[in-house]
Amino acid sequence: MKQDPQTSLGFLLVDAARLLRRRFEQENRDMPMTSAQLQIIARLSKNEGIGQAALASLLELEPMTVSRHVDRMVAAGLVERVQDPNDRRARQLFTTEKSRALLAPMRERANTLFDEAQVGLSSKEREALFAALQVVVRNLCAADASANPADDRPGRRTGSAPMADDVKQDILS
Amino acid sequence: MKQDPQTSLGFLLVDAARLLRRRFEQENRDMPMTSAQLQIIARLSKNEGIGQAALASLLELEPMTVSRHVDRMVAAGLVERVQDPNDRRARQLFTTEKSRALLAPMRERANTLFDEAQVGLSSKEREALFAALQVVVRNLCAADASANPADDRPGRRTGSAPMADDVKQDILS
DNA sequence: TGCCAATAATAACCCTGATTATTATATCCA
DNA sequence: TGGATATAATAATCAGGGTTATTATTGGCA
Repeated sequence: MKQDPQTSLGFLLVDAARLLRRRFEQENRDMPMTSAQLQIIARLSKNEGIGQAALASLLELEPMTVSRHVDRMVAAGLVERVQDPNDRRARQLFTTEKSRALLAPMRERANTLFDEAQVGLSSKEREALFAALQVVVRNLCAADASANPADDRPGRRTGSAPMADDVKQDILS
Repeated sequence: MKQDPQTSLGFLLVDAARLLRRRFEQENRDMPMTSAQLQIIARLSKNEGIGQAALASLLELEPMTVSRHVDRMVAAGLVERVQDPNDRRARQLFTTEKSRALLAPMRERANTLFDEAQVGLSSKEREALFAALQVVVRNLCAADASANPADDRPGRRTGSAPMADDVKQDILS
């Protein structure tokens, strides 16, 4: 039905992402977790106790967006919000038993879908697609930080806190 | 800041699309047209007089989504809605002088941004990215229609009308 | 010490997109 | 000819994402 396929990379990319997300949500209506929530839990599970602002910067989301997500996810029993003992402004986030249990099966389904989306592409082509998208994301993140990527002073970045090196270590991998 | 880059194609794709869109909207706040509206006008300009349902199926969007868009765009003077003389349920859509005038400059800016997003990729890599995304979109569209792509009876498809061949001709290219 | 700038979270509001349900027509066919 | 069926558009409602502005705190520094 797409008689006149997109000739522009940008719109093609946006369309692909939307279609993928739509399919995911359609196929997982029985699951008590959306794709966005899955992504958040996946990140959080590797960074238990992190604050919302830091989580936002990991996900390249606005802090407000994360705040709303956490609201809903707390209500759904997927996340726990605990007062940070060292900072009365901040809350620490933790996954719950429920969300941890959902992580593996949801990832499974997601990967199956991602695979279906790539039917017809060779492994070489898939790797190329993956690598190219990583470049795109890196370009857009860099540009987001400042005009000159080298000039990446912390305060300039949207909602991101200057992060201590040991914290960075926790986050890596 | 993305210390732990996405290892999953799907989330990488969704992230790339979101970042791209965000940058676009940020850089075009002075323009009286959003990226979604640009895409709609681009399609409509090649299919003047089309109905909302048909436009929705061209864009792979739900009819309701298009309906709301048209509401806002009519209010913004970007689209005209005319009663279809042959079908009292339907309205025909037309671009306006205003939206036609915006099409070229907006496309220009969009292409510039898309180009920036691809910095670091060779032309060969860009072509591969483009081709791979087209495959992904095709896979997801086919799967959306029905389990078996061959079994694509019209009534099964979300909101899409069975379309006369001459109309298809108009839409192509 | 005491004030001012940076930060964490969030409220209010807008756009995009989807799902479900309605209403008004149009069609098809018995 | 009529009635079942399909289609066009849209109202209501929900999730995802963003921007701007507020409120508490924290922290640095004069």
